[in-house]
Amino acid sequence: MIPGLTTEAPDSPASQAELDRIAQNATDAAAFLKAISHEGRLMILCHLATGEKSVTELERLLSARQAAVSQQLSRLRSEGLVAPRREGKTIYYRLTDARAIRILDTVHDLFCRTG
Amino acid sequence: MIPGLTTEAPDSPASQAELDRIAQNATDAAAFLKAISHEGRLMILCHLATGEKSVTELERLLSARQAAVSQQLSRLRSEGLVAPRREGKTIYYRLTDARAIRILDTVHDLFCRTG
DNA sequence: GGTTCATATTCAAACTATTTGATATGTCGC
DNA sequence: GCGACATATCAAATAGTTTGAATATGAACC
Repeated sequence: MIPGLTTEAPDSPASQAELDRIAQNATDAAAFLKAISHEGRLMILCHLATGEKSVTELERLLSARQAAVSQQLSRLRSEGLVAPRREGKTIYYRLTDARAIRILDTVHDLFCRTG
Repeated sequence: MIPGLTTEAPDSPASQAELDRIAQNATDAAAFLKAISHEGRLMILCHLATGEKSVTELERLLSARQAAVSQQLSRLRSEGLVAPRREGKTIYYRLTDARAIRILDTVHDLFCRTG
C-alpha cells in the first residue's frame, strides 16, 4: 500500500479534498515522468550517471545527431534535471536532480539486471 | 553511480555491444515509463494500490468519463500492469506488476510527502 | 428475446512531441 | 576580424498520443 499518494485510510470513501490533492500530485509526477520517458533522454541521464559528459560525447554514445541531442538536453535542462558547465568550446553536462537519480536507480534495478 | 544500466567500468570507452545493450534497456524502460506517465493512468494505479476497484468507482475517483477510464485501463492492461476480474456485471481491476508497484512507491516518496 | 446496466472498442479530430535541416551563437587561435 | 569547431535554436515536416462521440459486447433480470 502507498499511503499519502492515495487516501490516508485505505478504501475509505475519499473526500473531494483528498481526491484533489491526489490529482495534483499525479499531475506533478506525470510531468516529471514524461520528461524521462524517452529513449534518448533516459540514455542521456543514464550516461550522465557515470559522470559528466560533453555534448559531442553524448552524440557518439547515443548514435544521435547534434541537434537532437541538444534539444533533449534543452528539455532536461528546463526540467532542472541536468546542468551545463562550459570549458572552452565544449560544454559538459551533469545530473542535478536528486529525484532523477532516485528514479534512475529504481529503473536500473527493474530493467538492467542482466544477471 | 548506476552500474549495469550504463557501463560496468565507469567512464571507460564503451564498446558498441555495451552501448547496444544500454539502448535496448532504455527502449524497454522508456516504454514502461510512458505507460505510467499520464495523469489519469497514474491516478488509476495509485487508487488500485489501495485495493481492487471497479471501473465505475474509478470514474468517480478520477472525475473522468467512462470511455476515457476504460481506454486508459485498456492501455494499462496491454502493458500488463493491471488485470480485470469479472463479478456479474461489474469488472474489478487490480495491480499485477511488481515493477509498477516499485516505481509507484518511489514516485510516492518523491511527490507525495505532504509533511 | 428484450431491456437495462457496466464496460469495451472504434475511428476520426485535436493535440503534443520528435526529428530534421538550416541557421545562429559563442569560443578559440591566428 | 576570420575560419574552424562546439553547441543551441528555429521552423517545417512527421510521428505519436489523447479525447470524444458513437457503437458494440456481455451479464442479469423479466
